[in-house]
Amino acid sequence: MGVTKSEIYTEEQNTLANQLKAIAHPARIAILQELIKANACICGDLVLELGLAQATISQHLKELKKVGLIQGTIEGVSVCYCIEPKAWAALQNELNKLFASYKVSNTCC
Amino acid sequence: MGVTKSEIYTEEQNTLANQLKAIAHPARIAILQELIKANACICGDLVLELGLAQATISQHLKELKKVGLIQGTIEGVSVCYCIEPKAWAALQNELNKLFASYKVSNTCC
DNA sequence: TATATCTATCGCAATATTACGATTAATATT
DNA sequence: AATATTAATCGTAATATTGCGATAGATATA
Repeated sequence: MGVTKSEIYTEEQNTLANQLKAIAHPARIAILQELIKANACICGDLVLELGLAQATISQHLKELKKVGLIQGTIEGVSVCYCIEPKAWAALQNELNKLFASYKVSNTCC
Repeated sequence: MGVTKSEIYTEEQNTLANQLKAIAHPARIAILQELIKANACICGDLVLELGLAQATISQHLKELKKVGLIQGTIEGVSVCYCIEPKAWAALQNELNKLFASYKVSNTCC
């Protein structure tokens, strides 16, 4: 026990949950905001911006990359990260669907 | 170590992360979808709908209630749950801000 | 080639999450 | 009053997450 029973959910539910899990951490939200703000992509600058160790930042970047929300390009010695537009738009769309499906009503508790 | 360093982030980042963490599980996504679909609020029906034990569903409901995204009303022996409209709208708004802040550009990697 | 710079990965410790059976509490029904 | 129904909570086991120091790998610079 203690493992999420992915089998009982739909593909969509699992994917959305995984992407949300990737965003659901203040450090990773901060990273995404920083990537968006800088437009051009930063990398080790994130270590300076946030107050976390280099190993920790690297790990958070890996999480975001794992679900496809960001991409990294090697530029000489350093690595440049930025938002992956397609995955970003897809997640936005999926969330829109979820939120749009709810209509406020008074037949509730 | 092993604890999220909430002190180094903004209130907004922490709150958003907490709300997203609440949604970032397929069971809780399924619960929200079910609550939305049924409009009127269900409760123990969720145990039947999803394939999880009663204790587990109850725990997931608690998580969602903790961040204010749902509310429960006692109706005799059972409890009726539904979306909490204000918190739901607030989260939608916060996410919209995040997604809207990103503009696709070609000055990226 | 030697050295510096930058990032990824490993290994570990602390803590959090997920799931469930068993129990408790609270309201209905008989 | 006794019993059934429903949901919350407790306790526990398995697993996942978070954070960091240390190390390794890869590219640049002297």
